[in-house]
Amino acid sequence: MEVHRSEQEIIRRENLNKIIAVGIDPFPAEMYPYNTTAKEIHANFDPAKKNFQEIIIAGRLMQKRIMGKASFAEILDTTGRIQIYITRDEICPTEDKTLYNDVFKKYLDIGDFIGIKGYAFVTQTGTLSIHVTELKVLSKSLRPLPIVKKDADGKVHDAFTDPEQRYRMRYVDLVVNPQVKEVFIKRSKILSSMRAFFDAKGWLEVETPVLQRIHGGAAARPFATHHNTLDMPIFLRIANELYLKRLIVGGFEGVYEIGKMFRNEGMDRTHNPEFTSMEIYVAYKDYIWMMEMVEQCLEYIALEVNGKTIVEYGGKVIDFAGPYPRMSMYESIEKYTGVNISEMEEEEMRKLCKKLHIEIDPTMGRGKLIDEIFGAKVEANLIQPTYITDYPLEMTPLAKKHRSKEGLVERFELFVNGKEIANAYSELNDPIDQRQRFEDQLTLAKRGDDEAMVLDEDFLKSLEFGMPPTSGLGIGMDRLTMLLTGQHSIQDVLFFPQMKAETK
RNA sequence: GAUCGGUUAGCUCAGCUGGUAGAGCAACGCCCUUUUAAGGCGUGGGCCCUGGGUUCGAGCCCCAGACUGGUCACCA
Repeated sequence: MEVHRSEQEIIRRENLNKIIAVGIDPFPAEMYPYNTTAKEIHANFDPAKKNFQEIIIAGRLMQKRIMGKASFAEILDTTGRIQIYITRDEICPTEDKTLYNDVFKKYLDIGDFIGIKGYAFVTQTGTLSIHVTELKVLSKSLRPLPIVKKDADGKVHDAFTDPEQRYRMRYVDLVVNPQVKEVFIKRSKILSSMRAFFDAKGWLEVETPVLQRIHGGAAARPFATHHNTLDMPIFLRIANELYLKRLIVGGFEGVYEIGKMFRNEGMDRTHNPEFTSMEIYVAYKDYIWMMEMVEQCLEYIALEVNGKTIVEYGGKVIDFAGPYPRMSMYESIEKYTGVNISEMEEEEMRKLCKKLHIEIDPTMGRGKLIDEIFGAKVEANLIQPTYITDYPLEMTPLAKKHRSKEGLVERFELFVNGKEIANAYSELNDPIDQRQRFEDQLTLAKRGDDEAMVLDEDFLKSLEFGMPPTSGLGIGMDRLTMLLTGQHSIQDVLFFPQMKAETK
């Protein structure tokens, strides 16, 4: 197959060969013993103290400004950029000036990895720089990087902004757009601080099957695959809830899992086919206890990640400091529509939906209708973290019946910026009730509800052995990350969002 | 899934009522040499997303498709 290469790629390959021709390995195998970073030098260099006098650093060459026997350049390491100052006679102390005249000046390109030894100093114009005494080629770059530059008028050249290119070539995006790296560093911190919060409570991080015979625990279309040796259909999990509950049956006090779920559904700004969920189950607790736990946890994470509980998101200021207001689903609907639907029958509710211009179809039961009203009239108003509690029973087959309110379950969802962030129950641990709920789901499925849940016989068996009262919680980690990092697309908090194959 | 937009040089984008391509940055060459996007002069670089069609002639108009972004619908 003929490979088309651009002029710039061809030149870089020629430069590669020229480096080899002068006896330098452009891809050396041995480690490079750097002893500091650009960030450390910027933070701690003090000319009076004469520190940073024996520096070794490594990174990509990002700019070259050549002026005869002396040149300035910039290198980008894992922490940031720093200017370097190179003189010919210092890196080439003998008669042989090849390393400077040819290798540095001609054969090294933007994006190449180099290692340098030297000492820190401040130039006449006041720029902190490294005076180079030794230069080593660490790795050649064969493709041109788009180098973002800002000119004297503040005009930006070469910005690498096309979302498609950024997602498809995230490696380039990360090199060229430093703020992207910050988002992912924060994402990592969100995960680690959440783990720290749970671990401090003594709860156990566990792993449960990703490959499942029965895709239980949620209502969603799964990815289907096949196990060759077992000659058996297998699904990628859409949830791990039923497995985590089995572990509570087994006697753990608290278990949580942070992992990928897979749903074979549409993709948009807030949905990727694989996404990261956190689910936690704690024995002998209920959903009221869980609300306090979630407030503390999110406040803790916000502080760890951003140093404050306030986050600016799309011009709104959101405060994760608890406690969060609590409103029952009926109360919230009454607040935003003026109608009390708590005693309303299904038919009356259909009329209400028509009046409110909410589209419905005949397969929807009373619970689904309530959910539709809520989605259309309430959700978007819940900007600050708000708990909505006590959902209709038929929407929630895995939650315990409400202790005092007929027809409802002990469930809450946490809404932030008009979106659901967390979902929690007092878990249903009555195996007889649970079987009935699964059967009701089957009835709904026959009525045409394609989101109805699948019955898991082994899970029911585990409940029959006895599960303590338990509270469970799920959090969509990608969406939480979006909020805490100010990103508006899930693709901006995933390194490699799902993309169609390029056809070119 | 519906709808509107985008796709032209390595990157970001122009391209008029249709006359087979331009800029800035990047690259390459020369000049100058302690610069701050260093400067000056010059050069090269294009399957104009793909396939059809209309036309003497298509980057531009028409049809079909691909990828992609926004909005709406559904879901976490």
